[in-house]
Amino acid sequence: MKEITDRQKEALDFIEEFTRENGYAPSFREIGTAIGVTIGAVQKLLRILERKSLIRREAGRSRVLRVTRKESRIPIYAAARGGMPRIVDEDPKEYFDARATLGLRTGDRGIYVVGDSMINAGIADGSVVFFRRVQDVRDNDIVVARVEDGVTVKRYGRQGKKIVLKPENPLHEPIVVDPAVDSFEVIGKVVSVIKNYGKEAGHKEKKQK
Amino acid sequence: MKEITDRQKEALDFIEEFTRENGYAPSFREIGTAIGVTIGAVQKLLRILERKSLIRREAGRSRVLRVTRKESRIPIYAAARGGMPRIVDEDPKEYFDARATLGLRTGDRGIYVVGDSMINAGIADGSVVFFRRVQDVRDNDIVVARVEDGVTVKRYGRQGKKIVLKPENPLHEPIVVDPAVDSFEVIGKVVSVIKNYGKEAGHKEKKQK
DNA sequence: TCTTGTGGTATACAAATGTATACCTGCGGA
DNA sequence: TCCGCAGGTATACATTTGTATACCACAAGA
Repeated sequence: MKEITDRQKEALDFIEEFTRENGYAPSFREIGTAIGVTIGAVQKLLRILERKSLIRREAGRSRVLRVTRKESRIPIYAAARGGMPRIVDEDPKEYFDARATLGLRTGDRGIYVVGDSMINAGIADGSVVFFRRVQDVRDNDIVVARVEDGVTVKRYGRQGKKIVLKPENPLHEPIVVDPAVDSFEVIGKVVSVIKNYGKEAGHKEKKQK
Repeated sequence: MKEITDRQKEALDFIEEFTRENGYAPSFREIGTAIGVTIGAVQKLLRILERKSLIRREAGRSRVLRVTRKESRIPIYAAARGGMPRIVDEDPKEYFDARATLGLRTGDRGIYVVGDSMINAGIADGSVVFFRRVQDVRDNDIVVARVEDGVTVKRYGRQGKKIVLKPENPLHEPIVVDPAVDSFEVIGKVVSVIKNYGKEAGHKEKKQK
């Protein structure tokens, strides 16, 4: 009884897909046309889906169907220092929300990183770093900066009148910039980083060609 | 002329907020009530916003307004090996889409990491790692595993009949598990990682209380 | 001064959309 | 056999919602 019939799944899938593609929900008649039934049948299907709380609606309003399939959300579990119960049974601490989890705001930008110069700060080749324009840059902030015609990600520091862009990799040398002489600009301060292990693997395997 | 008036911004903000909170767009009259004007004024505002291509609509359909404010999307720029023009003027390579950029799929889960044992793999204290249940775990995959009652993130390896969970930090020792004796389970393979520098800072500054 | 664009009210209207009702079919269990 | 339930058609209806039109006020340019 907990299961879902083929028809119900058909309708649910259509609603989900339509919403994803259009940014808004389908009307009852659109659902009917899509799965090949009349509006009356759609009404009943939706009523059933709502009872099973697979969708949410609001009486009277149009195009307000929302699929509440929890499986499509990505849960994030809390970590514990010592022992920890099996994750599978645990309640998630939160659900993944990109902007919140990454601490992003409107106006932030991202850039793909090339090279391993910041590897010890968790920024690897192929990572995406997100940065934000800020008023004041402080020593030890990680910044995205332009030096002459190149853009680089480094740790920021001052040394007298000069600026030092320190890598986080013993194999690399710091870049020293004299603002009076060199063309230099801090584009933004790094807010967060993403690393995708799947993609990284793809990168490296290119070589074997 | 490129700018946006206060009223227009008011309407735009409301639409964006309403949509974010409800999952569907407001009707014209709802917008009017919210910003305190009649439907006629709303029509004009929306027409202007559409002309400025700040919103998208579809004639006749209800609740299909979508804010296309480019500023609310987060652009990601491509990296170049050598010189690179000023990012600000550059065309973005893509816009941030969490699932795509992180390589996530439905069913994936995330967990907050405690400790620095995987620091050299870019997984720091406070990071969120996303993982996926997989059929076959290979040597050198980074996995989320349960050992007895604790959950840990480590690099997976086999040594004869035993399993070695290797940290990526010279200060930590590998964990050796004998599946015949110990309670052990690979929960998933790590797909991607997020690190939020803002939050990390927050963590550490707690101490100064 | 005249024109244009923004922003506003009021009102009528048509189309889109959700809702309700009556009636039919087939299936599985009590 | 009877009943409940999923699933279906057909149709009428009320409400929501977008659209159109007329008219007003004000400020900035040409």
